[in-house]
Amino acid sequence: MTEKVTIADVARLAGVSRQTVSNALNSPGVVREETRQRVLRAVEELGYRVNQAARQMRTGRSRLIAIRIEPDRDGINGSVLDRFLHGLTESAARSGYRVLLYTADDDQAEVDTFEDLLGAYEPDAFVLTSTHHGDLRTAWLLDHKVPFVTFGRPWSADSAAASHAWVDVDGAAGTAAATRHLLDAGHRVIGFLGWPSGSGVGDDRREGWARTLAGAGVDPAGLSRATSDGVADGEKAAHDLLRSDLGVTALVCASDSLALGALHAARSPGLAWRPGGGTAERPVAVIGFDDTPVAKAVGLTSLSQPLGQAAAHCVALLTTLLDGETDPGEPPANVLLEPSLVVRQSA
Amino acid sequence: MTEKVTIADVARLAGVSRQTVSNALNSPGVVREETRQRVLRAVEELGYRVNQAARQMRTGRSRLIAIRIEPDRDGINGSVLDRFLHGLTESAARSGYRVLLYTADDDQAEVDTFEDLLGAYEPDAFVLTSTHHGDLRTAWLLDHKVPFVTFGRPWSADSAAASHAWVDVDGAAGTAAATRHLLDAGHRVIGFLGWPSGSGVGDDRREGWARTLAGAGVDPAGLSRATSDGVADGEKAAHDLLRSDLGVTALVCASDSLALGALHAARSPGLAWRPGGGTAERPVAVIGFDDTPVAKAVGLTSLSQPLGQAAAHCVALLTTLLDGETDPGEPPANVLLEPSLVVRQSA
DNA sequence: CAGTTTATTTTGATCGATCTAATCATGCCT
DNA sequence: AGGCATGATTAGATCGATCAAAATAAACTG
Repeated sequence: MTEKVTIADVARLAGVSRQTVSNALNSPGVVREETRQRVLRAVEELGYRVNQAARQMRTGRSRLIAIRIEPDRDGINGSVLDRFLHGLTESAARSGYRVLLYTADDDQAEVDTFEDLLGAYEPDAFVLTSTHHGDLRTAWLLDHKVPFVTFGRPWSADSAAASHAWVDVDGAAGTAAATRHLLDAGHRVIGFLGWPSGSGVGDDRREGWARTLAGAGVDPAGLSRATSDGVADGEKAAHDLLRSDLGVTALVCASDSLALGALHAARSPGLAWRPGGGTAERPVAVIGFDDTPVAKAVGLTSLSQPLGQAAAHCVALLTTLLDGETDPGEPPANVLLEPSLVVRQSA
Repeated sequence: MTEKVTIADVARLAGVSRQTVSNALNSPGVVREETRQRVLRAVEELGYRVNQAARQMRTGRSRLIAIRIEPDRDGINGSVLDRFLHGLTESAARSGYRVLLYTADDDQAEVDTFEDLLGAYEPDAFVLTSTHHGDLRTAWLLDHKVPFVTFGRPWSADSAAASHAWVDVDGAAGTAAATRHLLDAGHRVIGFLGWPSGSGVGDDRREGWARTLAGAGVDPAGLSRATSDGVADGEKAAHDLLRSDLGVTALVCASDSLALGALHAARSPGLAWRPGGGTAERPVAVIGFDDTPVAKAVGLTSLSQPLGQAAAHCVALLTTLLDGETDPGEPPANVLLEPSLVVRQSA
C-alpha cells in the first residue's frame, strides 16, 4: 500500500492550514494566487489525492454512478450493454465519477438494491437500462428524489413519461434508413421481422419501417411478422413470410438475432428470387439491428447504435443534474440519437 | 433521497449506546443475546444500513473491488469479459463487496489508475484480466502490497511467477478435449489454427492439441498455422492448411474468430473430403474456443469457459486474502478450471 | 488617519462509524 | 465479606476531509 498522504501533510509542507489546502483545490478563486501555487506544488510533491470517503462524509457526495450489469440473456445482444458500459466508465472518469456495478434479477430486486446501495455506498446517481412499460424502478427513484438517467425512453403514457432525463437511440429512424436503403437498391416488397407489439422498442422499430414503406407507395399490411427474439424464431418467421406469395425480396429485422435467423431462411433452397423474372437468382436481402459482433462476423448489414455517444450524453445529463443549478420547474432534458447503417454483404 | 438513519438513531431506539449497536452487528459474540435481538429489531424497524464511507474511514476497508473494463477490441471475444464481469459482480455482492470499474489504454495507464484509485476510493483489491509476459501491473501491485487476483496465469518465467493468487481456465485441457472429440469421431489428421508463439494463452492452447494428437500416434509437425486473431486471418490460414495435401479433415482453433474464418474456408468448393475415399463429401470439422454468441449463432462447436465459476473463485481468493489470516510465508493460492466442449453442428 | 470594507487564512466543529480503554455488573472462590 | 476474573456496556478519541464562522491582513473611503 502507498503510505497515506493527508491534507494535513500537504498543509504542513506548504506552510498553510488544512482549510487553505482544501480551498486551493476546491475554490481556487478564494485563495491568493501565490499561495495556491505553493499548495499545488506540495500536492504534486507528495502525490496527494483527496480521500473520497472523508470527503463524502462531509459533502454527502460519493462521486459514484451505479448501473446494473445484466446477465446477457440472449447472448447475441449482450455485447450492446458491454460497449455502453465501457463508454460510460470512460465518460464518467472524465467528469470525475466512477462506475459502480450491481446485479438484480427483476425490477423489485433492483429497487431493493437501490435501498441497499443508497444506504451503504450512497451513489450520487443511477443509470437505468432496459426501460419498459410500467417500470417500477423509475417510479421509485422519482419518489425518493434520487437523480438518475435512463438509457431508453420512458415507454409509458402516464404522467411519469416526461418526468426524468433520458437518452435513447431513435429506432424508427434506424429502420427507416434501412428501408430506404433497400428501396434505393430496387427492392419494393420489403418485410419486417419484429417482436409482438407492446414492447416500446419493438413497436418503434416497426413503425420506422412501416412509415417509410408506405411513403414509397407500398402497403406494409401483412408484410410484418412478430415473434420472440432468437435465431430459431427468426428463421421460422422468415420462412413463413418468404414462402407466402407476397414476393418479399428483402427483410428489415428488429434485432441481429432475428436477422441471423432470416439469413438462414434466405439461404434455404427455393426461397431466392429472380429479379425481373430473369434467370439469375438473387438472395433475399436482410438487415439487422445493433451491429453486434455476430453481424460483423457473418457479413450482416445492420444498424449501429452510437453507444459511446449515448453514454457520454448520459454522463452529461447527470452532471448537470448533480453539479448544475437545476431549476426544479425545468422539464428534464433528453437526447435522441440516430443509429447508422453499416452496409455489408447481406444487403 | 431516503432520510438518513445513523447508528445513533438505532442506539436511541434500542436504548443502548452506539458502540453496542456496532458490536451487535459486527461482533455478535460480545453482546448479550437479548440486547442483540433488541438492537436487530431496531435496525429492522428503522431500515438502518451501515454507511460505507464512515466505516471505511475508521477501518480502512472500502469493500470495493476494482476491475478494468476493456474496449472489446475484436468484438467477437468481447463478451467473454462481459460474462466474467457479471459473475464477479454477483459473487462479490454475496461476500459483501461491490465492483468498481475503470478503463485504461495500456499497462502504464492502468498503473497510473491504480494510484488514482488507491488514493481516492481505496479499493480493497484489484482483479486483473489479460495477463501477459512482463506484466507491469502485477509487479507494481506486488511492490505496493496491494491485494489482487488475476484471471489468467502469470505467464512469466521470472520469480514473480508464483507470487500472486490467480484463477485460470486450462486452455491445454480444452484443446486436448476438442482433439480427443475429433479423434473419437474418426478424424486422424487434425490441424490447429492459433497465434504466433509468445502469447502464453495461445501457446497453451496449441500445446493441448499437439500433445493429444501425438498421443494418438499422429505427428503434429506441420499441421499448425499461426496468424493474428480475426475472421479474415483465420480464413486465409485455414485455406492454406487445407489446400496443402496433408489430408487435414478437422481443425481446432484458438478462438472463435479464427474458427469462424476456418468455417468459411471449409465451405469453399473443393476443400471437402471423402471419408475412406468414398463418394459422399463431408465438410471439414471445426472447433473454436470461448463459446461466444457467434459460435452459438452459427452452430460452431466450441470450448466454453466456466466464467461464472472463475469469477466466484476470484472473489473467494480475494476474501481469504482480505478477511482471512494470511500467513505471509504461505504461497498464494490458485485455481485452474477446465473448459467444457459444447458440441454443435460444426464438429 | 480612524473606520470600514474586502481579501485571505485559520480555528473548531462535524459527517458516521469503529477502536481503545474505562466503567459497571455478576458470579465464583476462599 | 472481600478479592478477582469474566461478561456486558459505554464514554471519548479518531479516521480525513469540508463547513461555518472567527481572526487577521490588506485596501479603501471621506
